[in-house]
Amino acid sequence: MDRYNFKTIEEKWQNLWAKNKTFKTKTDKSKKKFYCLEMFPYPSGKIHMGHVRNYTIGDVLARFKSLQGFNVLHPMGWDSFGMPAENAARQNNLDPKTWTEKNILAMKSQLKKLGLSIDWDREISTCTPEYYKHQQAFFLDLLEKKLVYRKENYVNWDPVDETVLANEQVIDGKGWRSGAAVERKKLSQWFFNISKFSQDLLDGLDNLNSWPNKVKVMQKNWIGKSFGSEINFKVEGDLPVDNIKCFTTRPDTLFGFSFLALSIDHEISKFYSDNNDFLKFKEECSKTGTTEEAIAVGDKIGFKTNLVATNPLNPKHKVPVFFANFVLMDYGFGAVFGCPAHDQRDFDFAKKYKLEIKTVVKPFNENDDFEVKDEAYPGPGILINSNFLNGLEAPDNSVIETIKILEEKKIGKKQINYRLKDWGVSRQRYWGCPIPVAYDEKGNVHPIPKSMLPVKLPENIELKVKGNPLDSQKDWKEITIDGKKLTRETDTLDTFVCSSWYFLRFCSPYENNHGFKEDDINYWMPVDQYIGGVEHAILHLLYSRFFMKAISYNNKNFNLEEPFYGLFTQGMVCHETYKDPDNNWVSPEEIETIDGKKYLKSDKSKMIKVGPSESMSKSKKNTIDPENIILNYGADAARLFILSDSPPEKDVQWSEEGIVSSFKFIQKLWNFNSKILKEIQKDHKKDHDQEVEKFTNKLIKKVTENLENFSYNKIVANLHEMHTFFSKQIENDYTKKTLKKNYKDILILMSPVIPHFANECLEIIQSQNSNKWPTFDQKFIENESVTIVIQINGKKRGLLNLKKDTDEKELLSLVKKDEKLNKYLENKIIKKQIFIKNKIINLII
RNA sequence: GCCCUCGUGGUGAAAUUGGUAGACACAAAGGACUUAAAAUCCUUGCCGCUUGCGGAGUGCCAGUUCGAGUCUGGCCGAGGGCACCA
Repeated sequence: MDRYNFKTIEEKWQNLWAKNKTFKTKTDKSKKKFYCLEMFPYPSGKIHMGHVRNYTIGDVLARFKSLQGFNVLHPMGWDSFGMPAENAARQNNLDPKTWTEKNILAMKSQLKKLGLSIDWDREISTCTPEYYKHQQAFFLDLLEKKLVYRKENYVNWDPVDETVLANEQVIDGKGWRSGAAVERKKLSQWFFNISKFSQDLLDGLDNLNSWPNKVKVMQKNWIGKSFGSEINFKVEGDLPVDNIKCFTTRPDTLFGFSFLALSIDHEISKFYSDNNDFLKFKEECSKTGTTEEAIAVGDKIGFKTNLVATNPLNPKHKVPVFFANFVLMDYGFGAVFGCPAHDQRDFDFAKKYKLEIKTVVKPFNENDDFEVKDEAYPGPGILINSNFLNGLEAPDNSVIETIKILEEKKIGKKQINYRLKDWGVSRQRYWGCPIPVAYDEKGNVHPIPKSMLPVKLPENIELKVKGNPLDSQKDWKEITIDGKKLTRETDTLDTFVCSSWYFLRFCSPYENNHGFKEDDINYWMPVDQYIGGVEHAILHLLYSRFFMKAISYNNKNFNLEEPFYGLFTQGMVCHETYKDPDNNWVSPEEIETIDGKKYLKSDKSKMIKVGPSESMSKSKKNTIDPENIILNYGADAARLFILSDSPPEKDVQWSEEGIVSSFKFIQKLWNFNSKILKEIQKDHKKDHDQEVEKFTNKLIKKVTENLENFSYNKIVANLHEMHTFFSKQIENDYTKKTLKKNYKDILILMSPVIPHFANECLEIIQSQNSNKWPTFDQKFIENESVTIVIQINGKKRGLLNLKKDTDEKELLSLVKKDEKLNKYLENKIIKKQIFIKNKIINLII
């Protein structure tokens, strides 16, 4: 038996696919399309197991759909702008462009070794001017549509690196790189008006039936729609202010009103700008306000003003006005109406400042004298102590009724609020897409004319300066448009902008004048199946959905509602963690197993502690390098193993034993292939064709269904079953023709998962051309005999193998003839019998 | 605190519309082949007794049903998301 030489065979097929451009896609409107896309990678320089899993899942689908006759678009590109390039460049004295290009080459060759069916002619890279010039054009379009604007906003400012940090880059109130305490700073920033589409983005979720529910729920919560009312409170006091607006979801609890709380950034705060006590209070607020958790568990603190607010439903009722640390400026109107009895946060605040706590809702099962004591009651019930609102059912009914009254009295009106905030896209960094605008001396914005695009990034720049390197590029910054001397915007776009439309670019990657051709978009979009990690559930997926709506906005030529028809989020790749006796993390390569126990290779006296299996990460040293795996076991074995055992949406445990077993299985299949080849040479007279036809047709049905449902782990099991079945049956006699036909179908079933192996075998049996996904024949699926479960009092007591459609009477007589079964029935009266044809009989005695 | 998802052998997991629980694989133990090892193949899997069979059994407690891993209610546990959103 010869060894399966995966090295030569995999290389042979990869070269052939490249030479023949097997996976090149054309826009062919006569064919049904299938757009299969995996989230494109950041070119870090090396692929990791997460990539292997992501791209294997996508490749299985792309190959399957292609064999089914679809015109498949399966492209790949690079999300190549971003900070790591800038950081690496600083460390290695290499410019980000060179570093990135080098990484792309390295990763591309690694991906190719996986044998992916990708149309590499459509490769794109977001850091090239050919890509980002279109992005700049989109920016200008959105500017014209007023979907982009500039505003002052608070940002996380790192005073050492002189740059803005994203929220996730602030760890415990400190910059992740510099370690400096992050400051709140007001800066002029560019914003995409994503909140304009809040309702559309929310409504669109209802139609995304092929998205995981989890992701839809996350987006729904993120958009955070709430229904309530805006109320205008009259205020009196020593300031030139006579009313304050609030948003509330519970106007029905107005009779429980006991204070008004304002954000420290509320416009009224301007009257306190020279009040030392207020400034002190403000500082205290910012201290607790660094981490989210500290905010949540932190004390509620307030600063009392001399203002008094009037209850609009009861003008005699006046309450104090506070500034409070828990009120956010960018939600509602930066002012909250406090009803302590029915909101825990208001309750805490009222306790601390000894404010009135008046109960106005009682639970359904309580009496009218119900009183809130130790904690607020936010639940449903009946309104009490509320004058003309008494007796209303809260909250649904009472809120609507109260709003009606407020609207009649012109005190307030119905209002819907969203938590979704506009998307700040300015980044004070070099390695990103330049924002195509300039400013005059007065700071007025001048868009760069489209004819002057792209605004290219300057090369050979000094990165070791503090802050944004573009700021110090005088030559680049100065520009003359229509004779006017202007200064360029030095901020670049958030890299999430690049990934918000790359799937459109893949449809027309060679189009020079526009980001895409409408013709191509209308054919290819939406992406039929998008595959990637769940960590992008909100940001990337929401931004992309927004981008489609933004470019479709006021556009007559096309209207794309949603970019991704189907979404699949795969689980992570995990591995056991190891520590040496000194509690240092140890990588799997440094370990040797002796008699089932693990020791350090370099010092065999040191035993290794095995920790739980966790998602692969460099910090825990539990990563496995895909390159080594492919080198030692081959791409097919790697693909097979990463799909085995765990369903693709769940985490998978990587193990040495697992990859070895996949590797061995391919060898078994190779041996099996040799056996079949011998059998095909003979032409037998005896005929077991029916059995093999039946098995194959059932296999086709199962594998096809499992592919449609992303049950890829079950396909691997199906292949094992196939091997076991044929190993037992091969000595039987089949006609040459049947065996060959069925074997060919089986090889096609294997080919999405282990394409190199399957194509090699198909070639050997001279059948690599015109391969189509096999279909099954119903007549082989149905059995003429069935196994019937015999239950007595609901307990399984035996099985009978009978002719299909045996009726109840005959079955019962057979049960009685069966010695084992009948012993349960002797001297008993059958009280009741339940019979389901071809399935079960349950006898109650 | 709120929202979502999930609890099945030593492990990863299978189980159409409620109808044979544990397919397939990993690990372990025992066996076969072999001078031996590797490789390969077979058996076992929780409790009880003798092969064979019987019993319990899908996180826990109830319920619906002839029949529940699957449906309903309550509880416990794990993972993920959000977090002063008024």
